Amino acid sequence: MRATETLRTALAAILKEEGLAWPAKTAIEPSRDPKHGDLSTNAAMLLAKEAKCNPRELARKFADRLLERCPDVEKADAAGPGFCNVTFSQAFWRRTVLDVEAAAGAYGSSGAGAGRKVLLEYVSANPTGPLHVGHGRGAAVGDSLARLLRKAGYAVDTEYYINDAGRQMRLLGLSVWLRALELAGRPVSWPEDYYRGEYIIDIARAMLDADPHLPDLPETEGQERCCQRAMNEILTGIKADLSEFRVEHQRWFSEKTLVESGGVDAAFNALGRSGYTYGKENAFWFATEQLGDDKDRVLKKSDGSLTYFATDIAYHHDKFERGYDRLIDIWGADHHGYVPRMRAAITAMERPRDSFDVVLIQLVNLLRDGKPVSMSTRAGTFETLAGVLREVGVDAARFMFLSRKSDSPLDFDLELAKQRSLDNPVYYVQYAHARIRAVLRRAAERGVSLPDAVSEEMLAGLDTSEDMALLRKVAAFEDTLAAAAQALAVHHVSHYLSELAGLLHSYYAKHQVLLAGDTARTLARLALLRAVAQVLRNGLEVLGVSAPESM
RNA sequence: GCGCUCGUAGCUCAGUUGGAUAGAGCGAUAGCCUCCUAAGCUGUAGGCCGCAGGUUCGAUUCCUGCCGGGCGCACCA
Repeated sequence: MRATETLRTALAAILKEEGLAWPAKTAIEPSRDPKHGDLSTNAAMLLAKEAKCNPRELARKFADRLLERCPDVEKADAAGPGFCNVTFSQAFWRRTVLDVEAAAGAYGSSGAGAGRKVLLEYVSANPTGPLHVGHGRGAAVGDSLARLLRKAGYAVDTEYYINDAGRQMRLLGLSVWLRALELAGRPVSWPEDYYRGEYIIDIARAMLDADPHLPDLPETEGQERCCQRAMNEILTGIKADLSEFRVEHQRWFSEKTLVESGGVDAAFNALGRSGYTYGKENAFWFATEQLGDDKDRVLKKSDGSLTYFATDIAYHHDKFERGYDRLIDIWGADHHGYVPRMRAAITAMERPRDSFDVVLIQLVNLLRDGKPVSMSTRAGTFETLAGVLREVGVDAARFMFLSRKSDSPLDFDLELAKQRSLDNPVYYVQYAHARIRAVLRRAAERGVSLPDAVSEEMLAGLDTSEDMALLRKVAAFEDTLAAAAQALAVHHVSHYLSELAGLLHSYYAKHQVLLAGDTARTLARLALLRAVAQVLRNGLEVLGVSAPESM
């Protein structure tokens, strides 16, 4: 935010003149209470000891200096235990509109990420069945996080890891194969573990229709063929669901391909080089315990096959080899026990601790009219993502998923999400945008024309406390995005948008724009609203939610 | 049993990485359209921030210990 920068620069100069060092814990942040001005800093409290004077006095001194030095600072004083509160002039805040116009779609972007190369991996559901709502939440969070990090100046690539090599795939093949045998009227004995969804039967039936001799194949070949077909079909469905949900993965990364190209050996070598692997009881182990895990883990089992952990390590090793500085994984919260293990692997690969982050996604409780909807995969009665999207729409679903901290459980009420009412926050925000666009359209109809580029003089009519509240909120957008990116927490953006929409609706109720009875004021307010609409649109874009022209 | 995580208004949740008198929505309740979109706005009520210690100028936030909920503890993925 311009205000933060202005204050930071000025304060730094003052500290230098006073011969004081800039304390690392210095905070410059918007005041919670408007009475405390626009921004406040705790610098005086941190420096009181060093400067040998009481914090109140020091804050007073800083305040006086700021007033002398910055023409944009209208008021500055000491308050409370030693805060220095600063209020900027109205003219300063009005210029925010010009900033928005100049940056347009890029408003809110920052260089916080400094171009760091990030690989964001998300969803990565096994291709053994359609995506359900839980995957949907991970998809929404992952996709929006990618958008957010890009805004914050990171170079982000996105990836979906396909577990197409392990036991789950064999089980999928077996499940379809057995269904096919059953459909062909052959005797079938069902194992304890297999996939029971309707879609398995559909695939088996389609295969049987295409080739009635399928059941005559030798077991191994039949199962292999079933597996291939089922995986392709399911993966196609997953891609279609994600695309419908406006979720994009730039690369689909195959576990099988990784294993076949020797990625596992490369990773094992890397771990071995740092001395963390050993053989015991016919198996190949990774000494994760000394790296913070509960116990050591097996990489290659005594029967010679690889564990899931082994190929996953190889995958992460490969990501680093491809030149990414930072890996972010989005996992279901039920995998949180897996984090220390993976962290151990990162350490053993001699990568810095902050080069790997996991964002955990908690359970989604799907409700209908307050009553839980069963989501058991085994029983085959789960609610698919596609079904939910059909029912509530992409915008409502995305906003719902993104409105809460991702690692706390989410109640998703289908009826509520479907409602076009104030209970449904997505419409509250979208309505704010649509309202502004309606006013701008109406203005054009009336022949009130706002130039594409407005001047500072034109904004002079913005002088009420509601004008200032909106301007300050708009100005805080960049900081909000940067903080959200830093915390890997997209929900901050949703909250910001709800707040901005709230201010807009209040403003709209209190101040007339076209009927202001004063052309200069009308134009100034139109310019302000247009800037607000731009920010709403930019924010909604981060969430992957549309910004409608009318509702 | 061990580990992770959460505990904030009647309900669902925020809380800007330790700041000043703890916020929002819903619900309850009292109001607001001759006026640019009422899918909106305004007011009121509602709190031992799970409990007890500690760290310091200052704790809902950090540390420790309890209490209570969720999850995880495989040569599964």
